[in-house]
Amino acid sequence: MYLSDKSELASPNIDRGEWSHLHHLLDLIGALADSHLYGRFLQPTLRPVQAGGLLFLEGAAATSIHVVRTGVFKVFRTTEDGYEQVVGFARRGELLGFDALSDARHCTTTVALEEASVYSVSLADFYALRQDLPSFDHGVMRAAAKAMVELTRVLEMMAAAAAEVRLARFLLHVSDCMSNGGHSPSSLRLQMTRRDIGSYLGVAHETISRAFGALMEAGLIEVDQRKIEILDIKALRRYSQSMRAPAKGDAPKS
Amino acid sequence: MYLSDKSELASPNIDRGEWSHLHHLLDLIGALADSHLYGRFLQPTLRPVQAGGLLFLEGAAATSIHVVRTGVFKVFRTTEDGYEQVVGFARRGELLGFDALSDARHCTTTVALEEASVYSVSLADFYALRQDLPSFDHGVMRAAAKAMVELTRVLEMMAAAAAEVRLARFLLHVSDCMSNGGHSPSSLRLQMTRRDIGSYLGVAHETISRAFGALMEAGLIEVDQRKIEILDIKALRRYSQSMRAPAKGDAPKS
DNA sequence: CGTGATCTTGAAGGGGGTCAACTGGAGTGG
DNA sequence: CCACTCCAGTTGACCCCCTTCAAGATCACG
Repeated sequence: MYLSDKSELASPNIDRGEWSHLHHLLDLIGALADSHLYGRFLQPTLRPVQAGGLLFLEGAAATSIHVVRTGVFKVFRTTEDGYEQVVGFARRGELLGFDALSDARHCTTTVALEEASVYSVSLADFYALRQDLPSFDHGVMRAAAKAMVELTRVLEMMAAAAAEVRLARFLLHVSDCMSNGGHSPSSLRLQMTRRDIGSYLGVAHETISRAFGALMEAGLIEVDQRKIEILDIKALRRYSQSMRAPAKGDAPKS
Repeated sequence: MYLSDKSELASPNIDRGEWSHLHHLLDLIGALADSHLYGRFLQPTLRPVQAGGLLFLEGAAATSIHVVRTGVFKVFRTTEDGYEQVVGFARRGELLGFDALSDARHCTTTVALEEASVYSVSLADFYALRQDLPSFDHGVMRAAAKAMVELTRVLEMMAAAAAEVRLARFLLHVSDCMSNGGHSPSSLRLQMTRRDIGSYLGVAHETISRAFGALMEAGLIEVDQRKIEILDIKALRRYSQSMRAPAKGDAPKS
C-alpha cells in the first residue's frame, strides 16, 4: 500500500502504458532498459497476491520465477516436525524462485505478508529472454548474486551474538531497505510477527519481545506494536557491532 | 588427494587430452557436454591452490568465477571485530565467486583446506561463454541455484536446535557429499578444524568437542581426531530430526 | 625436540529456552 | 452491542545448555 503508489511514480508513465511490463521489470532489477524493446519480446505477467496469499509451496514443481513488484514476502522452509524456519524476507526488486533452477522444484514456501504483486516469467520464457536480451540476463545475474549475499548476511546475523544484537542488526537491515526504496530510514513498519522475526534470527519469540524492550530501555528505538522508530541510528549501529550484549550499563571499558 | 585420482578416472581419458578443460568443467557442473566444442571456445584456466592457500579475499575486486575441481574450500566472512564466520564449505563441482556478480566485489574470503584446484573463467569470458554455449549457461544456473539451496540448508542447520543435533546434521551432510562423490558414506575425513565447524554451526569450538563426545557416547559415531566413522546412520538421521537434545537417559527418572 | 596450534576436559556463571499467565485487538456470531 | 474465540504480544519464573575461562593433552612441523 505504502510502496506501490509512490514507487510507480518513480518510474514515470507506467500507468499510461508507455512502459511495458518487461520494461518495468528490467527497471526493478536495475537493468538498463534499451528503448527498442517495445512489443518485441515476451511479456512477463503481472500477478497480484493478496495478504497472506501463497506464491509457491515448498516441494512443488516450479513453473516460473518471479520478481517482487510491491509488498513483502516471507520465505521459509518447514522441517519434518512442523517447525517453520524463515530464511528471508523479500522486498521490491528481489528475485523469488531462483533456487528452483537446480532441480525444477521449489525448496521454500513463499507467502505475501501484505497485499503484494510480482512479475512472473515462465521457465521457458526465462531462458529465451535471457538469450535474446543481455540486459535482462545481467539484471537476473545481479539479482541472484544479491540474493546470495543476502543469505550470507543472515548467517552473519545469526552468528554467535546476543539476541538484542541480532535484533539490532535486523532493524538496521530493514532500515537500509527502506532508505533504498526512498523512505525514511528511521521510521519502520514491520510486516512480520515477532514469531517470524524470532525464527529468522534463531531465537524464541518471547526473546524478541524482551529484546525490543531492552533496545527501547536503552533509548535506541521507540516501539509501538509493529511500528518502530529508530531514535539514534549511530548508537544502534555501534551497538550492532558487538558480539554479546553489554548488559545494562553499557561501558565496555574495563 | 583422495578425490582427484579416482574422480579423474570417472571422466575417462581426461589425462590423454581427449577432454578439454572446458569439457571437464561442463562435466563438473553436470552440464551435458556437446561433442563439437573442441577448441572452438575459450578455455577456462586450471588453477592449483596449495593447502591453506587463498582463492580470493573478501572485499577484493572480482576478476573471475571458479568451479571446484579437487579439494575442499572454506568460505567465510570476517566481522569488524575479527570474528570469522564460516558460511560454507565448497567441494567438487561447486561454484565459487558467483556472489561477486552483484557488484564485482567478493563478499567472502575463500581458502583451500587442503591441496586443491579450480577451473577459473574471467568475468568477460564468463558472459561470452554463457551466451555462446547454452549447456554452460544451464550448468552455471543450476550450480548457482544449488549454492543457494545450500545456504538455506545451513540456516536450517543453525535453526533452534541443540549443538549435538547440529553436529549430527552437519555430519550427515558431509556424508551425503561423500556418497555423491562415490565414496563411502559412513567413513568421513574432515578437512576443517573444530573451530571452523563451530563457526559454521554457530557454537563454540569446545561445544563441538563435547558434542563429538556425546555422539560417540551414544554409540552413533566413532571419532579419531578428524576421522569420523558413522556407526549407525539410521539412528543418526533419526537423532538429527529432533530439535533439542533428548539428554542421556532419554527418560527423566525421578 | 621444542614450539605453537589443535583438541579435550573441567568448573562456573548467565543467557535464553520453555512453560505459563495475562492483556489487547480482530474476527465471528449471538 | 456484547460475549466468545483466536492470535499476537508482553511479562514473569525456572533452570538447563552453552559460553567463557582455564589448564592439560595431543598433534604437526620446523
